[in-house]
Amino acid sequence: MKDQRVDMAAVAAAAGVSKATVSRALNNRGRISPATEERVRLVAKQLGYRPNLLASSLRQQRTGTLGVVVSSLVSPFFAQVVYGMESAARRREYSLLLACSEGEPHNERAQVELMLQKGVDGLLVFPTGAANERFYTRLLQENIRLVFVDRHLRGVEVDVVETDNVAGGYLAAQHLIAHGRRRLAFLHVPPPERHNSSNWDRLAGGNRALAEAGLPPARELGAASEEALPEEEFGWSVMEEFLASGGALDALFTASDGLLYGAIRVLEQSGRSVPADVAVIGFDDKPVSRFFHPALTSVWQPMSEMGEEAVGLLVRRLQGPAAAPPQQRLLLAPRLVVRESCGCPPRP
Amino acid sequence: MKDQRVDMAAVAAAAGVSKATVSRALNNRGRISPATEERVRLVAKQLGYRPNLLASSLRQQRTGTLGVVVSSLVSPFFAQVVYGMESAARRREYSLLLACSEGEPHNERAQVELMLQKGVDGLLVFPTGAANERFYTRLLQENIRLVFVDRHLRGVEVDVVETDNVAGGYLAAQHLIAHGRRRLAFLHVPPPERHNSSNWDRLAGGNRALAEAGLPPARELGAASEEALPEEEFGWSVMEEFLASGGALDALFTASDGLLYGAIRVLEQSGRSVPADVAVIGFDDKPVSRFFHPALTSVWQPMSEMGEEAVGLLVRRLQGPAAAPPQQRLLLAPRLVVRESCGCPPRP
DNA sequence: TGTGTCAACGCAACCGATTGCGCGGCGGAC
DNA sequence: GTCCGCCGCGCAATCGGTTGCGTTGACACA
Repeated sequence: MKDQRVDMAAVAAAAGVSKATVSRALNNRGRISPATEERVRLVAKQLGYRPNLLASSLRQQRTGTLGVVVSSLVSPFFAQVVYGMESAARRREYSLLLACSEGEPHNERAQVELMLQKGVDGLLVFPTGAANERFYTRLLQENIRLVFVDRHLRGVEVDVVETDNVAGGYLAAQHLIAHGRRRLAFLHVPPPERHNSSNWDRLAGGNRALAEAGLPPARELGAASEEALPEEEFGWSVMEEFLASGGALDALFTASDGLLYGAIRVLEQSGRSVPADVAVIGFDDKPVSRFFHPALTSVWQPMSEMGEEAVGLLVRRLQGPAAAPPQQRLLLAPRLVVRESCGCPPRP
Repeated sequence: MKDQRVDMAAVAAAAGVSKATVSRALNNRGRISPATEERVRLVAKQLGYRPNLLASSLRQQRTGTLGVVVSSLVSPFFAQVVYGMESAARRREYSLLLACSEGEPHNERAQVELMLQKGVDGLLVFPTGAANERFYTRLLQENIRLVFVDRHLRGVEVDVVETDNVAGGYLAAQHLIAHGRRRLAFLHVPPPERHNSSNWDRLAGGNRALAEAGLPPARELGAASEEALPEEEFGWSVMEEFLASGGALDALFTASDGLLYGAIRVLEQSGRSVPADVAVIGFDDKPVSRFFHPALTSVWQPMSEMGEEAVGLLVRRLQGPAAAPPQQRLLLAPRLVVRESCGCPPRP
């Protein structure tokens, strides 16, 4: 009968002041006498007052929460980027609402819509496929703060933070060509990630290097399979099928390290040596790649930085006025990490 | 001047009804004539009405959001568990608020507190170290819904979902002993994860197997190092130091696969063969372990299931009355996946 | 025509904070 | 001693839905 929940009114009553004063004291807004402020603070602590940020957010039209919609969580890549987002957001006093679209455009839209209803201040999205262009342009017209991460959507003029994937693919292919390889193949990632721009940009970068060297474009592996396997097994099964059908190649690059773990084992089992017979280069430079056998040469990309930059860009948009420069595109530089799998001599 | 934001009042006005009717029509609560309902729905859609769930939550004292506090995001283990949580939560129409404690008890408390202020309906926590017992018991007294994941805290009587880590460690050691190994070592995970119950339970399980076989307890490796390295490099550096100091062993098990990727390479570089000279068994059975060389024998644990079960348990608590059976403990069964690194003959 | 019932809907309080405006009182300047 | 100004604080509206309760009207039945 006495104390129900301790809300601001309870604190006000106990401290002998009004709710307004409590609010000002706890947020040190407005002018308050130091004595009153201290008393209110003390009373609040004694009563175990826990401010209700729902009410606060409702009034202030600001939740201090950012929405994140990823297309997958199983791949360490996403975990790393989200890690960067989380630490950057926490540093700036923002929380993260996380959802996964499973690569389904429909889920993606539903989650974005739900987050908007829950009042997120802005959105970080790994956009999937190419079915939501109109949806996103409509959101932008509504002046909703939005940043794409890791890939872009043609025709949607929204801020993007991504690795320079074309440059990454170019680096890989160029290096293989420098090793004298001529018959390059590109191993596609499994669906639904396959449909993202990052995958195709990496292929395009590789083909550009091939073209500049006067070579034919890369043979594409796994582009037809719609089996949604884990990367490692996808790489295994695609390569197995390719070899069984009499396919030939002397170099391989790909859009993810994970695929190579499986693919390399199949190549070895077929009697081919890596890198002697087939030189391979991965993408992401996962932590284990350094210790894999053979040690993987891979195109490293700044994953946690990508997350941090995305949050930074979004927060800048939130602070700035509604009308800002139309579109920002942040291209992060990849880097070729050379080890053994490309045919370079092992280092001490 | 005309249309500001489209709120419920705007829809009500446009449809010629009251706000109450709009609310009832959109949530099909209460009795509404089908004609009115359809009209309201239509008007709402035409106006692009987006319900404000902040207001709704404030009134209903329910947000449909669960808080998740992990101790790390870089390890794929956490990503997998969170993946399970996310899909289970989404299936039940819950969202996830995600934060990372970085293994710092102080951060962990701050994030939990913040989430409570933001009105989460319940919390899923990977508790760190052992500094927050009183904090959590106080929360439980406040009748806050809370579930621990992946590890427990002594003295805190809260629901837990974790792998049977003792059984897991037991399985690993027992298998190595069956291979005739006698001098087992246990490779600790790097801090801050080292301080969690999961790590110590696995060691304890292994030692139990050793004791039953009349053997001395496992030699502990890396227990002293407070360097917060990535797992792979931690395993490398600890093993390097151990060998340099003239350490001897004929079998190794650990609380994580990641450590072995580095440790195995050091063993090989020192001239020891794995598994001939040193048999090793990991924990987690990460996807790449199957393709590592040698193919890793590892104790698999149901990671995404752990996340799903945790959400299921929490949601059941939310639906049930406040007073429920005092504490639930869900122990998930691990499984030994036998490959080459333990010394078993390679399979076709 | 009078009365009772029930479906359909409106009114207004409520969730818990924030904040513009205004008021009383005290100090300093003249 | 009077007036002006500012400090410290309270009042009440507000954010946008939800919901208990009351009202209206249609219809059935006596």
